Amino acid sequence: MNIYDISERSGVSIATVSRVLNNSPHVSCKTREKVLAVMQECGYVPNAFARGLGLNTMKTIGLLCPNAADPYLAQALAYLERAFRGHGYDCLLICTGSNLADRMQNLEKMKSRHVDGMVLMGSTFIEDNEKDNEYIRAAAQSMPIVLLNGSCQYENVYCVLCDDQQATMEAVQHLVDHGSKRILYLHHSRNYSGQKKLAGYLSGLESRGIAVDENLIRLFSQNKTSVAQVRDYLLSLHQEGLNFDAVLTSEDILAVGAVKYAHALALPLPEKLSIIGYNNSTICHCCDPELTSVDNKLQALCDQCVATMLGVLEGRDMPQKTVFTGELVRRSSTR
Amino acid sequence: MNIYDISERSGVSIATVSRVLNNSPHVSCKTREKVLAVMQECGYVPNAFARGLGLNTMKTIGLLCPNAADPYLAQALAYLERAFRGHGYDCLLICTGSNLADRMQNLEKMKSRHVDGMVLMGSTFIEDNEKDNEYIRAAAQSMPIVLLNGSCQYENVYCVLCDDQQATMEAVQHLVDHGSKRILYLHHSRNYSGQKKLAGYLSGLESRGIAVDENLIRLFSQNKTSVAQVRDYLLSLHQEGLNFDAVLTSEDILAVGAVKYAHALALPLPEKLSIIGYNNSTICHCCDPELTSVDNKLQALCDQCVATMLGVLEGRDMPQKTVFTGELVRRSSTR
DNA sequence: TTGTAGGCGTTATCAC
DNA sequence: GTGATAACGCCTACAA
Repeated sequence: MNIYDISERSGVSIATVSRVLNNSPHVSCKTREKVLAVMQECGYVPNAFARGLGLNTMKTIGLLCPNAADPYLAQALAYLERAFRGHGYDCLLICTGSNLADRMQNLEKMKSRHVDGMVLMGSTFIEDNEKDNEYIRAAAQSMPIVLLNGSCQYENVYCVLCDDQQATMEAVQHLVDHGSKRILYLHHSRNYSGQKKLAGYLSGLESRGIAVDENLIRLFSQNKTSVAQVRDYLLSLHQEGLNFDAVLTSEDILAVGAVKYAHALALPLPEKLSIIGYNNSTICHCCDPELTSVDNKLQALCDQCVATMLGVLEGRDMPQKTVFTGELVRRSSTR
Repeated sequence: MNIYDISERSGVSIATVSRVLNNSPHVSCKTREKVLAVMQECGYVPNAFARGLGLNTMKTIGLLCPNAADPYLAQALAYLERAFRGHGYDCLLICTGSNLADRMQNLEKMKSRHVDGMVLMGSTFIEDNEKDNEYIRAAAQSMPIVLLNGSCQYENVYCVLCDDQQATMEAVQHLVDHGSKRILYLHHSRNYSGQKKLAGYLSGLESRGIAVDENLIRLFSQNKTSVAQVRDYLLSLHQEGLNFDAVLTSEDILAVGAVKYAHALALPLPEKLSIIGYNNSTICHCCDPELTSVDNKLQALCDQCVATMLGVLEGRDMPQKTVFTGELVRRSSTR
């Protein structure tokens, strides 16, 4: 069933059928009604591929997500998809995994699918090494790219992010101002966002006149994400004699591990140990006590991603970088 | 840059270029190399829409997900996308929301995008009322549909699911066999899967000769998902004088609420209260004590969804229904 | 092994 | 207001 069939059965040309299809005003009421009736009757649906070929777009946005199973990214996925669809764009999803080669390959795949634009989700997309991001610059030559929680300075690449440094700094200050002196910083990665958070940790300490103890900065393997592993790691630090009265983490799940650590040692929370996570995800409510965490405004970020993308696609001038401010959400894991 | 440009620059016809593109064996080594070189040089990528129009497929599967932010569905999303992509299919994602009208509309949208097949994710897709599922039967006339965790008997609809009744029954038996006498069953919905779980609860009690107390079966509003709300709800039941020594829930998050409830009353777990969740999701590790939960084999289910879909698309005969068996994963929230 | 030509189902540009 | 007709870029008989 195609446009020719409809044209035949309703006694008009395919041009007129097409006009009806596209709500062109240059169709008489009578013809329009007749054509619509025939369409209804036949259950006609225009062929999306042909339309795509003609218009050179299928109104599709590519979402590149390192890991859809991660609760934070999953939430972002939901926000993005909803907003895009609300504006007439469907979303093609590719879970890229976390290594560079896969990401490059998958981005290429998106390009070949001829989507209208891409969103690269999460700070892990931007590598430390400038050269490793070149492929993004290259891809941006054929379509706009929006980075969620990442930053770079390429033509046709737009960045939407939260000021992680500021937010982390405030978390540190909050801890210090409530009596913590030795804050363990536990983090996962050294990517862009990871660097910013670390910088925030350092500037937070500095702002309160506390000297940095390198022993309190701990990089935890990215592959080890289980809560039990984090707990055991902290226990091992404790056994080595490392001393700390607060734990600040770059992700909520790490903070949950810290809670488990405290339970294992029967340390009363938050009296003997304050804990702050990052992302303000739902797991903050799952542990006991509930986690104080940094809310990095995911929904606002996602909405802005969509707004920026739509603006670019409509040819409007859009800001190359949009920065939101995080906010510490206080719960019972801190004093 | 299209096939004509390449044909011109490499001094062959478009047919030959097309052959090279599709790895046809009927091309001399020399021509192939030359054409490939030109393609490389020009950074040529075939137009996906034109190809789609010609082949009548863009190798795309539609994923309809009620809520991508739900950890369980997010994990399913990740499994499905990965497996489909591994077999050459990309995934179009639509988050349908939980009400019927939206689901119908979104399924229609998928149809109009002309995907090769659809996966309907999660038990909420199948309504109690047979009539409300008719739209699925209708959609299946134009493309194969696979149901993840749902069941129905329509032509061209394939079901992959876990035997929730059996698994729930075993959970109940486990509780009874370890001393529980009054098991509160807390659930979220009355959909297909919900009914099965409830049936499992009932048959579990029956198998151990325990009479059903309707007061112990509690439907908790679907809109209220926060842990605190569940806790407060249980506290209110407690205040009303309802007596129970175990809580079995249809979802892990509800079980976390039960843990909070116990904490609020300072009930020792699992001595005074046993708790079992459902889905064996990551939040089982987040609370204290860690949750015993029913593992419903999500990865196996997803892999089977993909295998079934691929089989159907390749024209092979595929089972209309595939059922896996769940398994109780014991942790410290039960004796 | 290679080339020619028609078809896929739209949209868009002309005339009328 | 309506109708021919040419793109859009690829695939694929069929012919050479």
